[in-house]
Amino acid sequence: MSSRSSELEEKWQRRWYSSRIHEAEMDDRPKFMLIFAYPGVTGYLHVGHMRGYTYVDAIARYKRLEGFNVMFPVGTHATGNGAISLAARIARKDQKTIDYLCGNTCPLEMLDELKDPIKVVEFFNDVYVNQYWKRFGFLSDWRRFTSTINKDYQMFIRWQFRKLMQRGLLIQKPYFAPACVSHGPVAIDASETDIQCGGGAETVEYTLLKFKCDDMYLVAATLRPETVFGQTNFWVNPEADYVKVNVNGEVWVVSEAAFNKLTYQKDGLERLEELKGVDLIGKKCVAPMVHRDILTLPADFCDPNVGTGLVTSVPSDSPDDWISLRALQKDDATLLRFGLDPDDVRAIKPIAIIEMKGWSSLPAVEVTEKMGIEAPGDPRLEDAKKLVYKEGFHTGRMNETAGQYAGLPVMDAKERMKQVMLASGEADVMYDLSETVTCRCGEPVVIKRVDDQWFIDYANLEVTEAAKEQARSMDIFPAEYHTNIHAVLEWFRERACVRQGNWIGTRFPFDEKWIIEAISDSTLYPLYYAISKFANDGRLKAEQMTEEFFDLVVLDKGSFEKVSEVTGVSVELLHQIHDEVHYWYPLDMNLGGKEHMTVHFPAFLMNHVAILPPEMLPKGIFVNWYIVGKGGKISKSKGGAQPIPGAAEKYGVDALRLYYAHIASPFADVEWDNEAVESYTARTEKMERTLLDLMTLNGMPNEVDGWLISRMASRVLRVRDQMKGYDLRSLATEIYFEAFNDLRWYQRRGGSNAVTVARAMDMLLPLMMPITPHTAEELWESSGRNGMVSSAAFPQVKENDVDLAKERAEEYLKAMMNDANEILKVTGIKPSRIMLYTSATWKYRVMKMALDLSAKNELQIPTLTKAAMTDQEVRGHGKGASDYARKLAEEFMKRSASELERIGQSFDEHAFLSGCLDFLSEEYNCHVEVHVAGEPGTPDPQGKSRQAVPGRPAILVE
RNA sequence: GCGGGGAUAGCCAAGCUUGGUCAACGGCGCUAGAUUGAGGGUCUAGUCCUUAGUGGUCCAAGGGUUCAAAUCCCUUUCCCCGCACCA
Repeated sequence: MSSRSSELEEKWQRRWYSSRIHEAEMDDRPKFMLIFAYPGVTGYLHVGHMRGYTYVDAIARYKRLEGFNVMFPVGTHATGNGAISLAARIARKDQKTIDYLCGNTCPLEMLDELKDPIKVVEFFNDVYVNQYWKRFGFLSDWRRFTSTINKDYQMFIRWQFRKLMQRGLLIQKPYFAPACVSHGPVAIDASETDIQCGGGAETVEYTLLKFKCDDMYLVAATLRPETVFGQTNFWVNPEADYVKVNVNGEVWVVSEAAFNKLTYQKDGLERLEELKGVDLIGKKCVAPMVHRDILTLPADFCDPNVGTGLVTSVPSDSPDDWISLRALQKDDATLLRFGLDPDDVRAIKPIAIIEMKGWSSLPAVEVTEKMGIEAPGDPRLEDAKKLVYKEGFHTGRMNETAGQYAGLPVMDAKERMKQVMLASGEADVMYDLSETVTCRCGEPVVIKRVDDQWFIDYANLEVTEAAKEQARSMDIFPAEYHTNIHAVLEWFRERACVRQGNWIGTRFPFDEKWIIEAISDSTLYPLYYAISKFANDGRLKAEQMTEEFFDLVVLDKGSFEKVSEVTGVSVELLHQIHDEVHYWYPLDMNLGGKEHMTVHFPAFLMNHVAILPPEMLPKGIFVNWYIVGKGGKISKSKGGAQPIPGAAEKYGVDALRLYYAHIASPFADVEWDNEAVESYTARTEKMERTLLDLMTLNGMPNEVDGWLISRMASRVLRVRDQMKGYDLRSLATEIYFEAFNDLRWYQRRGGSNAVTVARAMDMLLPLMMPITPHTAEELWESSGRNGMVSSAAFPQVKENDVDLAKERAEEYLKAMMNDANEILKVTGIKPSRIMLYTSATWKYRVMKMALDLSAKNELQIPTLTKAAMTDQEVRGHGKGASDYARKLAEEFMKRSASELERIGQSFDEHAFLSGCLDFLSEEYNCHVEVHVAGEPGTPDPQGKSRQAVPGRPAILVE
C-alpha cells in the first residue's frame, strides 16, 4: 500500500509544482501570510519536527479554500556554530558523525565536500526543502527560500541593526560570558556543541567579602551576603595554596585557582607572594558590615577551586560551618596543632540572624540534628545546605540583629546588603561556573569579562509597552500564552546580541569584529520573504540592498528615483518590491515550538514594534508542543527517530499529516507511537475506500438522503467555525471520523443515490484537502471533478441543506436500536419478532403543557398535574396520567431552556418508524412491527406499551 | 529561583473559556458475531456496576458554590515543561 501512496504523493506534488499553484503573487484577493519559525541547520530532523511544519501547510491550504491569497515561505537558520562543529567532526573523520550522515541520506562521496561548513549548510538546506517539505507536499513558495548566511539576507540584518541603533536600542556595557582560555567565547548548552563537558553549568555570581587582616584582605566568596550578621569566624583550608594579589593597591588573599579566574574578570591584577593556608590560621580579621574581629580557623571543606577557597563562617545558617565548628571545638589535637586557644574557639556560638516559618532560630543546627549529620565531609551536607538555603530565601526574614535590615525578607535583604557593601568597598563581585567546563580543545572554560559587549535593550519601556499593546490585539494560541506573553515581555531584559569566536553569521555593521548572535538575526526576517524572491532570481544584487534601499521599500522613506540612482535598481523594480512588501506584510501567523515562548516570540514582537509602523505589526502567534519519544526525547534506540523520508514511505504522507493534526491538541506533548501512526494509515485508507465505494452507487433517493446532506452541511459549518481558531484537530475529527461514520450509516440505511453522494463529496473533499491533500486530489480526480482540489473553493452550503428534524429522527432511530440491543444483550433472546410502540398521544399533550408552563416559568409538580387533570383526554388516563405528569415536571424542572427546546421538537415517530421497518427487519433478521401505544386493538401481550413516552418508544422482543 | 502547564475510565487522549444535550468525542487494546481457505484485514456489536432498556457510582484527593459541576471557587498531594548569547 505504501508504495502506491508514494506514487500518488509524487504524482500530485509534480502536478502542484508544475502548475505553480504554490507560488505567491500579488493579486486583488485578501492575502494571508504565515510561516513556521525556520529550523536551525544542525543536521537531520526527525518525524517530530514535522508536526509544526505540517500545521502550517494545513492552515495555509485551508486559507486557500477560504479564498485567501496565501504566502507560505520557508527558510533555514544557519547562524551559529552547528555547521562548523559538524564540518570539523567530518574533517577529523569522526566515525559516529560519518555513520550518522551516511545512515541517513548523505552519499559517501559528499563527505569530502562537507568539511566546509558552508557546504554543510547548503547540503542540509537541500535536505530540508526536498526530503522534508516537498516530500510532505507543502504548498510553499520555494522561490522565496532564504538562509541566514546568504549575502542578501545578511544585508537585511545589517539594515535591521542600523534601525535598532537609530532607535536607541543598541547599548554597550561590560558583560561576563563563558570563554575558552584559548578560543574565546563558547556557548554552554546541554547539546555541548562548543564544549567537551559541563553543558549543564550555570554562571553564578559570588559576592566577595573582604576581611581586613594585618596589611591584607582575606577575600571570601559567598552566595549569601545577607548572612554577614551571623559571621562568627573565618575558614581557611590549611592544605591549600593561596596567593597574595595586588588589586588596585589593595592586597587580597585568594586561592591560586581563584586568582586565575579573576585575571579574566579584573584588570591590573598583580601576583605577589604565595602563602600556605596554614600560615593564615589563628589570625584575627575584621568581618565586613559588622566590623567585628573574628578568628581564622582551619577547615577541610574549603575547596580552593570553588569561589576564592576562603569562606566566612555563619554556623547559624550554614550546615557546613556549624558541623566544622563543632568538630573543631571538640578536637583538642587539631587546636593544639594550629596553636589555637581552646577557650577562644569554644567560646564561638552561632548567632541567630534569620527567622523562618517552621524553623528554630538556628536552622543549620536544626537541620543537621534532624538529618543526623555529625562529621565534616558527610555527603548529606549538600542536601542540608540546599534545604536551608531554599527555605531561608523564600520564607526567611532578617531578625533584629540585622539593624536597619531587620524585618526584611531574605530575598530583598540579600540584594540591598550586597549593594551597600559594594558601595563601601567591603565587597566585590566574582563570576564562576557551577561546574567544570572544558572546551572542545581541552582547555578550561572560564567566565571572562567583555567590556564592550553590545546588547539589544529589550528592557526599553516604550518598546515593551508597545509590544504588550500589540500582543493584546493579536491572535495568540494557546490562549494561556496570549495572557502570559505580557509577563514574558515585561521580564525580557537586555540581551547580548553579538559575539566573537567560532561562529558563522552576519557581521555587526558598527564593528565588524562582532558577529550577530543567533536569536538576534531571526526576529524581523519574515518581512524579508517578500524581497528574497528578487534576490534569488537575480534581479536584485546583495550589494544593491543598501540602507536607503530598505528604508524605501520597507519604511517608505526617500524617493524611488534617488534610491534607483544610488543602487542601480530600476524604479519599476523598486516599486514592485515596495508593493510586495506592503501587500504581504503584516505577517498573519508565526508558528513555532514551545521553546520559543520565552526567547524568539518576544524578540520577534519587540523588533517588529521597534522598527515597523503599526500597520505592519504581526497579527498572530501559534505555539505547538512536541512529539517526544517514550520517556522524553526522541532517540534512535527507542524507535522514534526514524528519518522523515523513511516514515513518509512507511506510513504515507497523508497518514502522517492526519496523525499530526488529530493525535492530540497542538498544545500538548505527544509520545511517538508506531502503532498509533499505523492506525492513521488505516484511517486514511478506509476513508478513501469508503468514498470510492460510494462513488459506485447508483440507486434511487430515499429518506436518508436528506439526512446525509444535512449531516455533511452541519459539519461544514462546524468546521468553518472551529477553524477560526485554527483547530485542525476538530476539522480532522469532523471529516475523518464523524463524517466517515455518517457515510457508513448512510450505506447501512440503504442510501445509494449518486446525486446525494456527489453533493456529499463536494462538501467533504475540499475539507480533506488541508490535511490529506494527496488523497483528496486523487478522489477529486477519480470522481471526475475538474481542476485540482488544492485550488478549489470552500464548500457551498445552502441554507436548507441543514434539516435538524431529519438529524433528530436518525438519532431517535439509533437510540431505539441501542435500547433494543441492550434488551437483547441482557435477555439473551434471539428475536423472532420485535414490537415497537410509540408514545400514546395524550403523553404528547402533557409534554406540551409542561413546556408551556416552563416557558412561563410556572412549571411545578402541582401546576402540571393540575393542568393535565383539567384536560379531558388526559384525565381519562387516571393515575397513570398524574404519575407521568409528576415525573415529567420533576425532570423538566432540572433542564435548561435550550435543552427543553430540543426535547420539545417532536416529530411523527410512528410514521418515521414505519418507514424504517424494512431496514430494521434486515438488521435484526426478524419481523418488526410498530404500533401506537393505547390505540384500541394494539397487540401488547406483555403490557410493554405503557412504557412508551415521547422520544422513546417501548420495545417488546420475542 | 523565575515563569508556565497538567492529573479524565486498561492505555493514549477530547471536553473545562461560555456549568445542564457528559457514563463523558475519538483512537488503541480487549470480547463476541459476520466476512475470509486459515492468519491478517474489513464490517457489526460490546467493553464502570446494575438491569428487558428511562437506575447507580464516576472525571487525582478533600471541601464549597448551584436546582444542576469533569467544567466555577478553596485546600492538599503528585507529575511535567521553558528560561537568553542554545536554536
